[in-house]
Amino acid sequence: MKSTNLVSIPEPSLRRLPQYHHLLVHLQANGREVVSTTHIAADLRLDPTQVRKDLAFTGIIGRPKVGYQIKDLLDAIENLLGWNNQTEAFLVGVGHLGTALLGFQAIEDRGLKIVAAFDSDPAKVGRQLHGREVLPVEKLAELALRMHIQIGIIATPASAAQAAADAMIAGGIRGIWNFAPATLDIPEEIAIQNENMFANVAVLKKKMAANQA
Amino acid sequence: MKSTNLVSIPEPSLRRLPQYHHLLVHLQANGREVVSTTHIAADLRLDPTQVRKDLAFTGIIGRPKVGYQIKDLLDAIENLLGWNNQTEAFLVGVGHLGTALLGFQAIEDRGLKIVAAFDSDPAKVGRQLHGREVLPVEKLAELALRMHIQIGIIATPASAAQAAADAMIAGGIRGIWNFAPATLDIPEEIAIQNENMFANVAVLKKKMAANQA
DNA sequence: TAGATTGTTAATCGATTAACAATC
DNA sequence: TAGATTGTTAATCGATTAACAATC
Repeated sequence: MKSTNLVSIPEPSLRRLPQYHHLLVHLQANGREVVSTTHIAADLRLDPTQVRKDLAFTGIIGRPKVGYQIKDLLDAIENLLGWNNQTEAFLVGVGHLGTALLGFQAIEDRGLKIVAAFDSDPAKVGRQLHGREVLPVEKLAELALRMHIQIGIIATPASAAQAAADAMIAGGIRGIWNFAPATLDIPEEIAIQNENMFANVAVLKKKMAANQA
Repeated sequence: MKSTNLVSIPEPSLRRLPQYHHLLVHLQANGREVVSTTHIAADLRLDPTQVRKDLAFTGIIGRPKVGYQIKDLLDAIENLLGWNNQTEAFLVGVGHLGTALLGFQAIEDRGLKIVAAFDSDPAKVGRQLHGREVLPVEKLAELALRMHIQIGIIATPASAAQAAADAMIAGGIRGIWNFAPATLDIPEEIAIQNENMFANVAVLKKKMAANQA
């Protein structure tokens, strides 16, 4: 397989790529230079064939009996996932969660740069958080338009999420990363990624119950 | 379909149930008493047949030409997801994210009660956060055993995640909800739910690129 | 009644897993 | 060389979507 891009990768494979990245970084730190899909599969409890198919999307070719060059895989995965390709984002809601997101280097490492933060609470506006000033949410749309911001992050309570989304859409944003436990009503040309953290409690409980049986 | 339980529901369906719940709460607040799968599907951009299959897991029977009783569906979904069935949890790592998790009522509403918080930083130990005292992480295992805690929540940096998991496992915990961007090495009888928030930036970018095309 | 909607069976689709020849 | 591992094609599996009779 030659050149692949984000769009052409099946979502299940896309979701596994960061896992491979974790493991490869770990192996590299331990001085390893090559790795086999057998090894990766065993560590991550996946099927070796599946790992081979996923890695094929990177375009990196392995050598029979040897395996894959870890460095090459890391570079290719980072490229494929767009981690080298910074996109600018606005964040709304600087409660504990929003503040945490502002502080995570991991987000920037993954190609997302939060350039401004907004809140509707006058008490929070004007504060400095991790080097960014908190602005009033009324200014979001205009500023987003002017700065050509692509992504909006919603870290408000559920009750304020729709209003935040509306402001982002008015500001020409093309994708929303939503952490509020709410289903947003947005036009279909806007991409949405819901982080259903709370909903996932049930998934964990299901797994625990399944192990029990 | 009669009685169903968490274990027998396919994971994709399980992940959609909270979405239905959101929508149904919203409709109920607007005075609606019944709803059709056609309506639900249109609002959530799903296939009506899929919605019908998902709702069948709740055991609630709809009436042709009329639809489903919203109240019945809400009760059944909450029951099925175990939201009425509190499980106790310990949390490790009281940075911004951990503190946010401690403060979210939404978590408790979904059947998970965080009964204690831990940190390795002596400066944080002893503080009171949302009504719970922060304890030294060294005490976690013993206390978990004594209190028969089932779930551990990891909200540490990636570098501290494995140690937190090890302490939890020593404490007899049966499921781990992991927010750290790390792949944990744990025995297979322990259930794990990774919240790959950071990794999902790529998923959002993929959706945006797909819309562009 | 007529027509919308349910519940269910069958068809399709896509992802995972198995099989295996090629290769270093 | 012998055997582990790759890359790929075929088989399986499960979820989604389509079709449709039953029903209120």
